Amino acid sequence: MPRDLRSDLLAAAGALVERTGSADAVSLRAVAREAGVSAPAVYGHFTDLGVLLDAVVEQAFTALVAAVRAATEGVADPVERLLAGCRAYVRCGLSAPGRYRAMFGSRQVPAGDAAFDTLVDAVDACVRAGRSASRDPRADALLVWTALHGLVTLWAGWTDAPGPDLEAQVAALASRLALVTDASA
Amino acid sequence: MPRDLRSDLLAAAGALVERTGSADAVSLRAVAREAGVSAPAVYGHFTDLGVLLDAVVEQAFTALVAAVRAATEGVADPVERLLAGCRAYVRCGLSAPGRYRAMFGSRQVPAGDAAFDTLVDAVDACVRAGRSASRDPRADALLVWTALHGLVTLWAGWTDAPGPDLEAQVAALASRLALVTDASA
DNA sequence: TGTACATCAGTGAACGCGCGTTCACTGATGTAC
DNA sequence: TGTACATCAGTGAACGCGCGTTCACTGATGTAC
Repeated sequence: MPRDLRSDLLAAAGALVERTGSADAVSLRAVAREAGVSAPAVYGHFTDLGVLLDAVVEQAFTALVAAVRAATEGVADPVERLLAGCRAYVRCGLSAPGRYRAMFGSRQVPAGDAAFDTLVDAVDACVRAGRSASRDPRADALLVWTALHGLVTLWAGWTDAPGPDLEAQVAALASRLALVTDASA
Repeated sequence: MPRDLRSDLLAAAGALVERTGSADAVSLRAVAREAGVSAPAVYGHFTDLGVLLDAVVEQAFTALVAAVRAATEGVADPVERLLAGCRAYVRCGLSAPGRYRAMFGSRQVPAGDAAFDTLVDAVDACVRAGRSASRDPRADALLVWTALHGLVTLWAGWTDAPGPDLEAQVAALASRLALVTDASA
């Protein structure tokens, strides 16, 4: 089976981005070295270091969206569904903090709008089920996303872990900002 | 009046950090160039590029704390005081997005605990005044800070402005997460 | 089946560049007599 | 007041390094006859 150098380069670049914590600090030569290949070989698959890094970021977004989708599908209760999605988002972000930081650092965000719409829908579903007092699901979804983003970035670069109450924090942020009713948080 | 090269270097490094958006992407030679001085001259005032950048970050934290303090002192109403502090935090962060990003990127945070305690006190004051339903001011202050951090970082690297409703977003985040009672947000 | 050849992914050497850091230096400032 | 000298902040040249990118190349793979 022939090696798929393109995939290897993507994987190598992803590992370096994660290790470095920033897409801009990754060099083309380092990626080639990580993949066990000479530097010029990269040009056969990517016109540019920038294109390679864009591909890494795009791949990371795809993985994030997939993680959230996997966590929410099959959950009937709208509030539970919203919380499950939020939990998956945070867990995915913190599982690879460097990658997450690279996703939202300086480079443009691909297809962010479509992903955000699913969050708006999740909040809207709670409203329709009488479980949220939100009068503007889009605005409140934005607040939820903002807070989750803060949660991930704040602990993405820290040595001390966020503590065992991470799930509780996610639940509190999401339910309060989405104006979930009857929430104990 | 003799030039204070140390201050000039700090200012130059600060400008470059802001322009670059990351402390790690700033080179010693670039700082020296910006300050109109030869590269080795830096060593007369800082043992290291790292020490210089640490000083820049520390200076930025001092400025942030001062901005919040200036915005809150003299505000009697505890809820107004809390919101004023949050607004000042966000405004200060967004006024220099690159600097803010550098403050919380990879480098350690100096004196963060003391600054955080004032936020805890602000929430606690609302509780004592019967204006917050918080049963754990420290935990809820952490949620507020998390959300504000998310707000700043999310829009710190964006071209499209957060819109005219930024103040409303700050108010909604802070009042909901701090469980402020009688809040319209 | 065997041979000549085209294709093409990856190599190794080389380029010019900016980097951090060192070193001996210069030239202005301040002090001692 | 005038001169000799010490101090010391900043300079310019130089080093070795990793970088992105180019170029002619090599050697394996697949095709044509």
